[in-house]
Amino acid sequence: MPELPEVEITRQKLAPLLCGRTIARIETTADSYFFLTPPAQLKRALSGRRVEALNRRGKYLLAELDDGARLLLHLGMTGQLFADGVSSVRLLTGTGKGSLAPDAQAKGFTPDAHTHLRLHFDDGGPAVYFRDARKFGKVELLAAGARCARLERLGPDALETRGAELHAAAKKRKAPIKSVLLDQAVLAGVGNIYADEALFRAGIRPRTAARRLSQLQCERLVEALQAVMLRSIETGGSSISDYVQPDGQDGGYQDERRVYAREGLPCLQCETPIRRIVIGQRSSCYCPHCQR
DNA sequence: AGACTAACCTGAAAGC
DNA sequence: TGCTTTCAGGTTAGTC
Repeated sequence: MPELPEVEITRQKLAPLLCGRTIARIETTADSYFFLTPPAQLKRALSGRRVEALNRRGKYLLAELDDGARLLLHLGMTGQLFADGVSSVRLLTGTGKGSLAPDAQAKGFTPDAHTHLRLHFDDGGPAVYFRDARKFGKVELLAAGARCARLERLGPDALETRGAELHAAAKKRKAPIKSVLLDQAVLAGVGNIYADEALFRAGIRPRTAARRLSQLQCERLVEALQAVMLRSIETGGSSISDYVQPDGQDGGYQDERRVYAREGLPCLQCETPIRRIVIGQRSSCYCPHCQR
């Protein structure tokens, strides 16, 4: 599932395909809860608009338009942004049970019934598509100067925050640290996988009450989180995307991931079987020996 | 305010 | 083989 690193990679790859181009027309699927702005309104507002920039906040992408409006995009769990004839990072869920979807490379990146938004440009060049099988993604048009509660709710971007900031928020929470990490109002951009990986690297059990963490632990946790995310961006987001090379070789994911979806497999540090528990309706994988 | 839960959605995988 | 059930998860809304 796309978390901060995957969204950032998507931004980097998509920006050159969007910026400076003028939208001629769009196509959408039928109105649904995927569209925070109804398709009819999107059609009116987007045609003729030039995209000036593509920015990211947490897991949100924001296409800045030449009239000051902004197109807010969220990939949800299975969202994919891609362009005609341009290979991009594929984002798909892992199974959460120790393996990634086996035929992950077989599908996607072909416009189909799940392609809810299609942007066509006046230069006749490659169209840009937003596909999302599960429709957990979101599209919203923000008028110039309009406020957006979803964005205003977000805490500091996970890559920009400091341990002290996390500690300040954690002190007030008796919920498990895992849940606090996933709270986008505390840190924007963290999802299940990087939360688990960061907790492992910081040696903290996911169920630990957030308020019991020391400032030093919070600093280590933020350091671990940022290291994991930066490394993921560096390796092409391989730790989430099901990126598989044409010869079937895996991307960097397996080398980077230490606990997520490794239930029952030996810890890479101590060989203790990785344990999986459920916290707040989400699976959490950790090493009972390395994380105390 | 924080904690907790259900709901949204669909494909893959597991179970029978 | 094929049908049924389970599961994954980001976010929000609603309840306590």
